Amino acid sequence: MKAATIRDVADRADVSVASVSRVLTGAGPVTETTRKKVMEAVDALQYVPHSGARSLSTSKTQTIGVILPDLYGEYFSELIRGMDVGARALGYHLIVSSSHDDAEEASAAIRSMRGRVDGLIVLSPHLDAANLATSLAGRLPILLMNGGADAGRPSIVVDNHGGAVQAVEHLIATGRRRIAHISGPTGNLEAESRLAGYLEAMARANLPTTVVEGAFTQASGHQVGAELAARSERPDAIFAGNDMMAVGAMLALQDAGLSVPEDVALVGFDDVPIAELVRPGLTTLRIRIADTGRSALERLVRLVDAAGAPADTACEVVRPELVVRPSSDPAAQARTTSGDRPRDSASLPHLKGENPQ
Amino acid sequence: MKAATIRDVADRADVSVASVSRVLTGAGPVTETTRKKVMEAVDALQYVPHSGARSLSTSKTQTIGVILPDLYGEYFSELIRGMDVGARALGYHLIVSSSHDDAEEASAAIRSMRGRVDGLIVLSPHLDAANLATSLAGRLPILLMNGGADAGRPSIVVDNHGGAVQAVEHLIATGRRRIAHISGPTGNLEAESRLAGYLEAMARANLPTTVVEGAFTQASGHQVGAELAARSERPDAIFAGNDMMAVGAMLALQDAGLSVPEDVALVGFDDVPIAELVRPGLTTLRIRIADTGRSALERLVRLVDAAGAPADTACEVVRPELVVRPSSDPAAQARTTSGDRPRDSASLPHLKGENPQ
DNA sequence: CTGTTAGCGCGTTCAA
DNA sequence: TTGAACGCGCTAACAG
Repeated sequence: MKAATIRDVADRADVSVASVSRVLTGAGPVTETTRKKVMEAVDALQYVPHSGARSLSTSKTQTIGVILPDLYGEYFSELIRGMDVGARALGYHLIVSSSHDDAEEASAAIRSMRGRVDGLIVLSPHLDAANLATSLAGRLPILLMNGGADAGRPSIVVDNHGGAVQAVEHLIATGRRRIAHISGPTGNLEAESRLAGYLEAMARANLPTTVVEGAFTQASGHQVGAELAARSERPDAIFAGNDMMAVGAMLALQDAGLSVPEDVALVGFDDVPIAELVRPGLTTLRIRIADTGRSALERLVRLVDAAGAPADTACEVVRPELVVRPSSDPAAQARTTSGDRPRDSASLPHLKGENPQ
Repeated sequence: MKAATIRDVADRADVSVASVSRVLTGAGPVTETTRKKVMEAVDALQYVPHSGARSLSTSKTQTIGVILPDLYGEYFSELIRGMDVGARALGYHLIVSSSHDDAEEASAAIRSMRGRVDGLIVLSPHLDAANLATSLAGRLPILLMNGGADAGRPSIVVDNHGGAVQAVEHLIATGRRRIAHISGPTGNLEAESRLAGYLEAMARANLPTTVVEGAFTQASGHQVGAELAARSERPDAIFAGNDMMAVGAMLALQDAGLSVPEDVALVGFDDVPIAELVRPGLTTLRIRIADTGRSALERLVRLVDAAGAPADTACEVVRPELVVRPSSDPAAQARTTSGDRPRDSASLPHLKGENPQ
């Protein structure tokens, strides 16, 4: 009734467990006859190695843990998707752990990963967690993606500041002057960098600033958008801290009878898949999200394999690219689909696949 | 340099490993003094139990594996999100494995899960995989969600047929007659059930049918939508096999200068988050995706805990609910955001959270 | 080339 | 109440 173990196979094949192991792992010298005997026993017993036991003995789990605050929205799911693609390619598994509201929870999650994973990718935006991570995990390779340019530690950050500057400069170049910013939540590092970029670019152009705080959600974008639309000094452009808020704002503006981009131009950040599906298509700063996720995973695996080699403590910077769509420029070609979005390397062919949804 | 083990803690606390274990697991009688000594040693050494080793000894991993064909699109990511919420609540981890193009790969993935998980949720649409699953996994509890009403095995299926009938009847009731269907890919069970529902409802109403095959992707929906828009006998309504294709078709129709719903009414399936963000809002059949994912996980965990109890082999049916939005009925209130979408139980408060994206 | 044996880190009997 | 010893299933030395 119970699953067969390596010992069962050995008995049935009339060899030692060591031989079975050799055959299955491909390591060590084995006679063709023994190999055959083993293989026969294996599929007679439907034997499948117990990866948990193997992990204990090799101290390699072939699994990467991903700690993130949330799985809500397209940003994180795209990221996970990219990581998953990379993991598969490298023979790794992915164990995700999300919904960590505070640093406490996040570090508990990290702790519970010991003995379960070979490395960790941490996206928790909590500063503390980043520090806790290294101490708690105890020599577990960690790749930080929490937005803080954590120099001296392997990490990947988006150039949020630079991206924001690009956004504002684009709006200015297309004739906008009253440019408002819907920021992400206070305390979020990404949000603060984007805000700083906005402020800097506006100051450089000698323009007055308007900042309203959102929460990186579509609902908050909608709320703030409605509020801005109702102001007497209505802005003629809005730079939202991310695409979800931009989409929310777009709908609010349209509900208020305003036209995008004629009355108000709109720019988001991230280039999530939705960005090109809304009407008008949303101008945004493209992060190749899935690709970033994939390369993050690959880098971590490299880190795991290197185990103690000349430390890779670089802080890789991802530079977002401005993608102009009709939400900020009526002249932008309003390609509707699968047009301006390049197939990223983390994508698989889907046109005729067997994917169910 | 290396992480401390239970033995290190025992030595430092000057007790046996058994006592340390008792203190940490909370099982067995322990003196207050020993407990204190142990705890001191624990945080002096920053000790964290090795969950892999614990799993081997207890033969419980506290981990659930999820096998799915793809992570692309909002359907699966919502599902995963719901599962993750449930997992956290129950103290379980989630290990995801996707991108299985064929049954071969899928079963390999399942096999590699042995010793790594306590149970499996399988969403692979490959018929074979479903059967292989039970044989390969060897007494590993499995919950099937692959669309086939696999009676006699624990499973959850969506009433695709019934949902499709609802969609068609709604379109007929609002005066449409030339109703076309963009189906999902052949061989996909969900797609075929929806197609069957469409055909049946149309036959019952004595209406001629038009079916074009898509691939459940937005790109394929766009392609088919453009093709339908160009036909001389243009349909006055389209029922798409899922929301992503419906969105693609909507954009294609609009690109062709047609108005939705005046010229062509549109109905999708799934009610992914995007459905209420496009303009006009998309009429669809709501599956509470995250909730479904969450309850799936909870049920599997119950199955794991039951281990051999009176078998739960029920085939739970999720009945989709028609949500009418402007894409099929101009009179439908065009609420823009966070309006008609109820907060599912798998949701967390986000309005003012610290989620970074 | 093969078999024996010692761990991997922890939970858990069973005596004491 | 505590500790010593065994086993979880497997890999990797080391003999043979």
